Amino acid sequence: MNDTQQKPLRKGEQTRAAILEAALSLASREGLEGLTIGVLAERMGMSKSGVFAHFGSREDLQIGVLRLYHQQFEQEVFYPSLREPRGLPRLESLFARWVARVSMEIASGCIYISGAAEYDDRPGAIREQLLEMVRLWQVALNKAAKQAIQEGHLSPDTDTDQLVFEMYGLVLALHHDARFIKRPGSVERAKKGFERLIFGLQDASSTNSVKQFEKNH
Amino acid sequence: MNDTQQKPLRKGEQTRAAILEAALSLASREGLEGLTIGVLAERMGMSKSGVFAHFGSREDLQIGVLRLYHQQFEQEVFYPSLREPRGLPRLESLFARWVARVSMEIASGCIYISGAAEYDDRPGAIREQLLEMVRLWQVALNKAAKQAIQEGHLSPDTDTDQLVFEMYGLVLALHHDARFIKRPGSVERAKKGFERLIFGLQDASSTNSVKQFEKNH
DNA sequence: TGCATAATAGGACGCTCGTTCTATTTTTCG
DNA sequence: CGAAAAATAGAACGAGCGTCCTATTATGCA
Repeated sequence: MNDTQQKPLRKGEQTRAAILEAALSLASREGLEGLTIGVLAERMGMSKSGVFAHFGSREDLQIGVLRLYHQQFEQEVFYPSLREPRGLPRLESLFARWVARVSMEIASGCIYISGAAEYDDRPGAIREQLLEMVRLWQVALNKAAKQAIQEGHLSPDTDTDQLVFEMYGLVLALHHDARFIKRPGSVERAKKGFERLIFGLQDASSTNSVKQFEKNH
Repeated sequence: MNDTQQKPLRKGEQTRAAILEAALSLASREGLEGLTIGVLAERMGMSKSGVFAHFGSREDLQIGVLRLYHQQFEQEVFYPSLREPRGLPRLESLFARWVARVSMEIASGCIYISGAAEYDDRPGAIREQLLEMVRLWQVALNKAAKQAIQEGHLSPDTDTDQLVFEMYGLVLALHHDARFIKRPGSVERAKKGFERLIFGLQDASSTNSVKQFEKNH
């Protein structure tokens, strides 16, 4: 998985990396589907064919961008949270770092989220790649939630799929309100929503009350 | 606002309406930005210029589609809920009909949601139009929530902006999981999330407990 | 240093796009 | 019916797209 070169980076590898970085910045703003080789070449001060030669096709370029984004996401959000203790602290850290990243991306955009909208009906390698990454992230959140149950931080009958669903919803709402509507205070709302969410799952009596409410309704 | 023709519909108006319907169906799948006059003409069995002549530009066509969608949304979600009694019943009806519409749209797609991703960084008339519609919808939800407070159905210190934020998040998560990931059970999760959300705001002691949790944290 | 190889530029291709212009058909109405 | 007006078709445009081909330049290594 980690195929770092043993040879020193040749010139081509360097520019390829630089192109990918510029492409990521571009795709964050315009979407993966809005990423165009002409504009990318212009921004790089290169010719179209010069840029193109580093990738077999536009699709390969897009997948390269996707992989780079995934790598950054892991580095900034996932791995640092693994240093937190298992259970609720780690889950909270995952969410906090996720929110921090998305709120930093308000000016540009989260490719996981914009990509989900772009490729929900567009089959192909890009969709597969993106889908795998999002699934991986949701599985990671789910695992952390299950560990929080094991550690006794969350109620044993917690529905972790439901928890992940709602966490994702909070981040999607943050992305929506902050980036599309450009409404301030969205970050605080996402955090507040998460606190309320977790609180309801910590207290067993509260969970039972919810069940009772559902039954009566 | 309601400029219904007094004259009987001429031929042009009929085909224009038919084109808009086909365009809406197309834009639901491919996105407003993916809507193309050539494909639309092909689906209509018309020439490109024949289709084009009904709209001054592609942008006008897109705005027409947007308006048609808005009209349908009002008709299916908003107006029927107004027949429910003020307060929680109406708020619940708004959410239920909203979820029902989005889950029916899983095969096609919600233009409010996909549009938000497409036009979060693309200034222009389409973004303005879309933004106004989404704002209108959020204001309607907010108003219903405030009425629920007045009616004593929700705790008086309920943060309605927060409530609408989380409701929107649940629907966004539904759209994301059902349409992109294609995971079953998303509709149930959205409904369950809403019930839990409302339950927490009905019981005053629960609200206080949340505050205490936040303070200790 | 010199040579093989990699990296890049430049141009051309076929395609699709929105749009325009003109001609033709169809509808509307006195 | 017949003329004016509206609706539609057909072809062409310029621009931008991804991609390919060929030359030229830069790099890396013996």
